[in-house]
Amino acid sequence: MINVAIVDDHKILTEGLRSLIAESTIATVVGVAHSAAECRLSLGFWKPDVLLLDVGLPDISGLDFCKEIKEQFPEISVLALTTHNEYAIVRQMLDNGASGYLIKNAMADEVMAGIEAVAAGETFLCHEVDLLMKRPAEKNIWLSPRERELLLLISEGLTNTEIAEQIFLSPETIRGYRKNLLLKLGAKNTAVLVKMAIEQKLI
Amino acid sequence: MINVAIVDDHKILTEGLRSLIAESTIATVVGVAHSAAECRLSLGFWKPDVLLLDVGLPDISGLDFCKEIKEQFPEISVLALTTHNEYAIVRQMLDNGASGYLIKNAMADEVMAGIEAVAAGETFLCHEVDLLMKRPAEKNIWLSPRERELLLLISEGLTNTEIAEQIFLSPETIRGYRKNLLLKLGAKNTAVLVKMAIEQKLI
DNA sequence: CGGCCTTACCCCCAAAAGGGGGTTTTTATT
DNA sequence: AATAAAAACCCCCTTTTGGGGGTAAGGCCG
Repeated sequence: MINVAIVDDHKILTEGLRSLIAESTIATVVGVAHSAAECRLSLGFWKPDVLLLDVGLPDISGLDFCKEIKEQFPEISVLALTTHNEYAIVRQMLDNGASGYLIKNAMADEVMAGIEAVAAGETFLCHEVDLLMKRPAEKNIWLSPRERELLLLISEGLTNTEIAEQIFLSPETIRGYRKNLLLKLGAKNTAVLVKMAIEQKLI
Repeated sequence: MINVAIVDDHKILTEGLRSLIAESTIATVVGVAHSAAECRLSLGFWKPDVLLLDVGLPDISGLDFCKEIKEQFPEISVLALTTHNEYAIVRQMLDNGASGYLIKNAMADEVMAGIEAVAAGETFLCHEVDLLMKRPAEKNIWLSPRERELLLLISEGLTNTEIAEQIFLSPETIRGYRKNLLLKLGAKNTAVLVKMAIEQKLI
């Protein structure tokens, strides 16, 4: 029997999952939390094999929480269960130690297949996410940490000069990064750049 | 017995709702659809009293779909059930004829209370949304249709001149709108304007 | 019928962004 | 040790934006 814990703030969804897993013969729910804080308190006690983790938690980012869990409990397999099917989110989640990724509109049988696979130490991506990760590279934009930092500052409305002062670089360097970001994302100007950054969850 | 239909692409969530309602004594589920298209085919046949409607449908916006339903079946009470708790979305949903608004992290008992209230012809807002709607006016920004149109074009990266050509106005007029949008949203520049527009779901 | 909001228009000028072309150094990864 | 990528820097010039001022017609509502 696979021990499963769930962290998601959508109470209706956790109830749905709970009964779905309860009806199966391969897994059992050992705990449910509705926030990262609540989960931290009980995780050591629950000792799950698999943790179903939502990215959009109310208190901290699921990305950071996944990292935290894998550091403290490397033996737990994290299976992300979210509404996002953006490349940047999936990639960061896997980089942070997640073993699998399901999107919430997946079928019930994909959830069970995912639980079984990650419990056995395999990596599991649901169909839609699998397709996403295999897309041609030019559609799956990936930025360096510095580029993401700059993108964030730009989206906060700082000018090149202000950014330069804040991170102790030359304004000309910032211009260079900005031009490169426009090029990489194929954006016409800052308005589109910010829109794409948010849509693709790059910031 | 209240007849309830559900439209939501998150299959796990619809299953959770189905069992939640099935366990109650006041309502029964007469149908479930996972897209607007699927719902259109069956709605006349199901004849529900209450329709639980997700805003984030895969095919069309739940906002438009709500309007469509209320035009064709004004006797059905629409209860929005979504992840968004942005003023602009709630307001448009209610303007389009919805009788109530629940966010997905609401408790199970709020869902049942909502179904009961809207079936009785009342308006129902879950606790969090109720607080949101009662906030001071300056926090709940509302734009005229023209302003929203301009905001959309700006976020698509069009310059003042390009917008002027597209909607047959003087570039100076566009400048005026742009300045006013910056003022209304309290944005420093276009980057922040676009970010706020997306975050507050104004476009 | 007098506000008030929306829509639409205009000028001046400074600041910022964008298009084009480059160079160098450090840091991974093979 | 070779190479690739990231990070940092520079100049010229044009277009676009933003800050500051305005004006005025038409609709809505109490």
